[in-house]
Amino acid sequence: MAQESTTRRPTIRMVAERAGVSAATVSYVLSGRPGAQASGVREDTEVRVRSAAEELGYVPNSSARAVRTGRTGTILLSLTMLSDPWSLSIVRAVSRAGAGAGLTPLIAADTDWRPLIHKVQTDAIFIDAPAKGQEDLFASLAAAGHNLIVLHPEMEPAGFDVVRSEEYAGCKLLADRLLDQFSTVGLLAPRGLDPTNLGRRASAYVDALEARGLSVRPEWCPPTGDDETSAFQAALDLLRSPDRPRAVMATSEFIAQAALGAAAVLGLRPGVDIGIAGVGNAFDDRTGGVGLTSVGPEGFFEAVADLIVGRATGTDTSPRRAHAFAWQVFDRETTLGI
Amino acid sequence: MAQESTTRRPTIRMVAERAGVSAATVSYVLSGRPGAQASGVREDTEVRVRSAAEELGYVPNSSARAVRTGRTGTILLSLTMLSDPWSLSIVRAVSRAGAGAGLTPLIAADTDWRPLIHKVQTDAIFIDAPAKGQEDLFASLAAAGHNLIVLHPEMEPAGFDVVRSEEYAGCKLLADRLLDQFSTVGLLAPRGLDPTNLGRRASAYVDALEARGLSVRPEWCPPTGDDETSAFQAALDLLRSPDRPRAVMATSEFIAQAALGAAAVLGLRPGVDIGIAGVGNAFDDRTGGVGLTSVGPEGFFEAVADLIVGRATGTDTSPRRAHAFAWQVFDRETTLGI
DNA sequence: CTGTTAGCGCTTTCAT
DNA sequence: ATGAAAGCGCTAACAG
Repeated sequence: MAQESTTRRPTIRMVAERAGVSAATVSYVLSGRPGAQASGVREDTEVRVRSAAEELGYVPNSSARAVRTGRTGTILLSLTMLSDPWSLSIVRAVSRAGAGAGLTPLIAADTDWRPLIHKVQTDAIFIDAPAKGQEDLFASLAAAGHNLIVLHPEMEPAGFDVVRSEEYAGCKLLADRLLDQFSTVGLLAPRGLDPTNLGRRASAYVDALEARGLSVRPEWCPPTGDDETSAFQAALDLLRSPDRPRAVMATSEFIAQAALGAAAVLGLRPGVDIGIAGVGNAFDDRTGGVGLTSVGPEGFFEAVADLIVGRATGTDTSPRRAHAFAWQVFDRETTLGI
Repeated sequence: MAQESTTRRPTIRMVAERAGVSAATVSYVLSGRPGAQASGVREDTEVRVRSAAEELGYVPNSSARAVRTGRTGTILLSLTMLSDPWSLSIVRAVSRAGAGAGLTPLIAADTDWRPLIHKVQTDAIFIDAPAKGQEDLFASLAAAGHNLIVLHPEMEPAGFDVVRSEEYAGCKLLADRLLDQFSTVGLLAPRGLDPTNLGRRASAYVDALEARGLSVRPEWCPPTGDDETSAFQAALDLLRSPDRPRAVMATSEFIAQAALGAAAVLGLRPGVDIGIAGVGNAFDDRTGGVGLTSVGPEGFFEAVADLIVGRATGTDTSPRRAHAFAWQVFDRETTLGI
């Protein structure tokens, strides 16, 4: 903590002095641990210590404590796209799961996590979008004692956990469902059909079409980009066209929201005038607004949160491994009519 | 960092041993600081040290460093309602402002910040929704050397900074603007017109109406609650009514988004069939979807970010004080037609 | 240019 | 029931 030159942060020793006890006793009292081999601290000493601490405005130095104990009671969640409902669902699930164990999630939003782990010490680190080729780095961090949980469809666990969700299979499922219900289906994906960069989710869409002998219409698959503005624009352009598809499949809930917004502006009622479906199923415990038809792994957030918390506490000592989650379609209003 | 029993995290001494130098030298190399009074470290030593660190997968213990230096390079942002665009704007602004000084924001989402400051050490703490009656706590934390910046309309600075924004005056401005443009204006506020809990923003609406001799119609001011679902429902109910107002004023951007969603479902075009305005003006640098008419302090996020960063680095040594921001109305598509 | 030394604030045996 | 002392991993004077 950066300090005023005039103000000094009170230490445990100052509290001890004021209470007329030793630093050790203060530590026992304030951390609620039984002192040494005996059962506890005498009532009146405890009271003296507590009021001395209060009077001085003493806040224990968490860094010093962490140096000794090796634990911090925090979990680092490195999340790109904090505005995505998916991210908020992760945060909420980890908060809930960690509360019992006294663990609090700290969020790093859309930042490179490498400099961060040089700055903050946490009991576990979750990374939602590891870059390609960072396997070795992860492995060495894991070997150095870090509790790493990464979300990645292909990376192999090597001392760290890998959370996998079957996005390709899931998205294929969704595309098929949409094609069953709607005569024509468009795609809203960050890079559209860009062949040099066709994501798993977009591939599933393409494959579903081709399996039915339908041809892919590029004008129905505009790239949305990665930010809200461009996603909204792309959706608007697509839905505004007189020749628009009957439904669109958005490759993230974030893009689905942009599509909902675009439909709103155009006066198209989701589920009535236009079918809209997203990928991720982050709404199941949030249900923001109209129910968005989506595909995703059931119980995903809770399971991932439990994993992270188990690793952070040290309760879960099973070997680090890959955790796969199967996806299913959740039909909601945006494809059913309201 | 919780560790495997088998794996031990490498220390600076292990690196030193492997490189055949002292711990101090390793410290100099890795923190990029010039050693003692001389200009630097010899080239070859530096190389040896770096590769030794690499091979061991050494990551410096940030807690130990923080104990020594008293600084962490992080800023704690305690934010309620992370889904609100306002919060995301704060995060983005602080990220940007802190990047140059090597400061990274860490976000605590919708959590009590008190246990947190016992767990993490940061160079500054921003609190967006301090509870009533915490003034004394803040003052004592400040006295104990914490860099506190709180957002509050009335709290008086006492060793900590208070960021104020003139919400009442601003909301009055917005309500007046809407009443100039639309014959009837409804209100979407968390607790509606609840007299026991009438917020500043809702009061401004009421006062604006009364100043014009207009009567407040309770059925146009349903409580939205604090979560997206209920906000959406409330908006839907209001806008669905045949007797709905021509425009609605939402007391946050988050509620405004719910209103936009409700309008979407009903096929009402914002700015054409229904006027919608929000409070906060967080969209100015995000422009998600349709341009939302809003009221808010101009340059707010940048100014607050600069304040936080200045306090965190210690650059800004001016006395802690209240920082007021005047609001203005930003007319955009949702009240103008698209 | 590098090593030695002395702590930072805290927890935790081990005595008493 | 409490205190003395050692040491976590690191940095910062100072010595050489």
